[in-house]
Amino acid sequence: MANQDNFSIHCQNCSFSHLCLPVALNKTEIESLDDIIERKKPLHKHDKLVRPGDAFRSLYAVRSGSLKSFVNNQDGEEQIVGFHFPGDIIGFDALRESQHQSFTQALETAMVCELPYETLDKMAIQFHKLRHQLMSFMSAEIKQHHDMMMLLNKRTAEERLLYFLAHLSKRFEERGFSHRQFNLSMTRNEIGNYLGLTVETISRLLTRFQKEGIIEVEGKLISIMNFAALDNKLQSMTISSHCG
Amino acid sequence: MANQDNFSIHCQNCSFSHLCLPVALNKTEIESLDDIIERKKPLHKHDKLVRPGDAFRSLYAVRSGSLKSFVNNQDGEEQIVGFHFPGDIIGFDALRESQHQSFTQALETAMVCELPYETLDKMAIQFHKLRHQLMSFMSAEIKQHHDMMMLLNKRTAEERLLYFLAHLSKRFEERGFSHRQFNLSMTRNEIGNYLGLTVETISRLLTRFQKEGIIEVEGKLISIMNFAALDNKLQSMTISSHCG
DNA sequence: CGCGCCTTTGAGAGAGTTCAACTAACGTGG
DNA sequence: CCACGTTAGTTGAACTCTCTCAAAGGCGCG
Repeated sequence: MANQDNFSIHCQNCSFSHLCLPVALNKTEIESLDDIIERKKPLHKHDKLVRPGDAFRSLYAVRSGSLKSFVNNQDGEEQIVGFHFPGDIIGFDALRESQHQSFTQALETAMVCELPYETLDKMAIQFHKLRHQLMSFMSAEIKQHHDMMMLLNKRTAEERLLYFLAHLSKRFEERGFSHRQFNLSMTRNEIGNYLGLTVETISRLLTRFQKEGIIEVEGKLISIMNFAALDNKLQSMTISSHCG
Repeated sequence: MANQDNFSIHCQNCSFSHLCLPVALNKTEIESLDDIIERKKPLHKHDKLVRPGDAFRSLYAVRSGSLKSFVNNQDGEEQIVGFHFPGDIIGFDALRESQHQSFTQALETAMVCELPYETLDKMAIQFHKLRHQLMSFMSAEIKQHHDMMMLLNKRTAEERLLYFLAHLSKRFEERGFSHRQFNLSMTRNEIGNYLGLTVETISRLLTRFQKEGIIEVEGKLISIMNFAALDNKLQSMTISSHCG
């Protein structure tokens, strides 16, 4: 084994490989990929993985837990640009300038796999599926942002939050977790920041959705009680929610 | 010459190659790239280049004129996700599903260079700089969308429009056009759609900026009269505007 | 067990939308 | 080349969704 076997973790036995770079790779290819990956120590809540200006050397795949990425303006005002869950790849915005462009910070204890980019790029020359997989991830991120523009420009606070919950539910399901009940690893404030709303609005809406019987809220725990009602309220949107 | 020499156009003599794929390629590489490019007939105003669902076979580089890309929801409501000018590459959102995901439509008479993706991908194996350039374009688009989220979530109507004008000005300058005076190829309605505002707001703001002496407006023609005032009003944003 | 920080709820304010009416520019066919 | 219909742009007035400000409660963590 090329690596130090921290935590005895490998792509071959990772339960999220179906969402991650290994998708569509054959056994040999996955082994080669696995060989170049460096497993990092766990990140604790609030630990930063990357900061703007950091030299870009690696992409990161989320192994467990969750993280947020955000950018800052001069005033230090924060804008969250994405939440990351297992199988997601972090760092594509850094390629152009070979410098990371945003902060990425753990929302809870999290583990990531480091993918040294130079090696990955060399391997992508040989393994066509890996190359296409990398492009595919970036493409999905671009498409996701198009949906986001529709959401932020055209949808009400209610629709934004319902979409957010539905999207989370879908992502949990893809990862083998319950889509009916899940814990929010982000605060109400972070949800609002991401959706262009205030904490107060998020709080009020969650209360309202509960009164309407769509969800149940117990602090961070969300249970979706009425998928039909949720889908119904979202029907006119048709924003796909298939990617990271 | 591999192609039909429509309009006798080649990367070697294209005045936007410094912004386009050829950046950083050497003479031989540019010639190879040029060989695979198919020049298309000019698009006329309102002609569509691609539609959602179209099979993805090629990326397109803007050669002249300008275009908009937009997505639709079920109700047919339109959300513009980007404006394209010479040197820009169109179609990265299509890679993941091998289908185009958005409409791209000419805002005025425009010409594009078609880049057959399969061939481009093969060439990218050999020419590392070309591969990196492709990744770099996608990375820039992702970063651009992060800035957009900050703009849409945190900034007032005034700041959004000023940013839009400053960004346009910068893009024209990069392309060798005047950054002081330019024609808007998009309508007020399209600007508003892109920025999450209504036509009326755009119109009122342009009038106000003119009264304040920042710009002069004559229909589609915008002249920036006071860059200092413009920059001053944008100072707290620090949203980079360096990409397509 | 005490101090953050997170969350909830209420009341008031405001930025931008909506609705409406009018004008200007465009292009098409008679 | 003009009449006409259509699309684009401007301006005003009223409205509303969400924000801001304020205060209190609760959960979690050291």
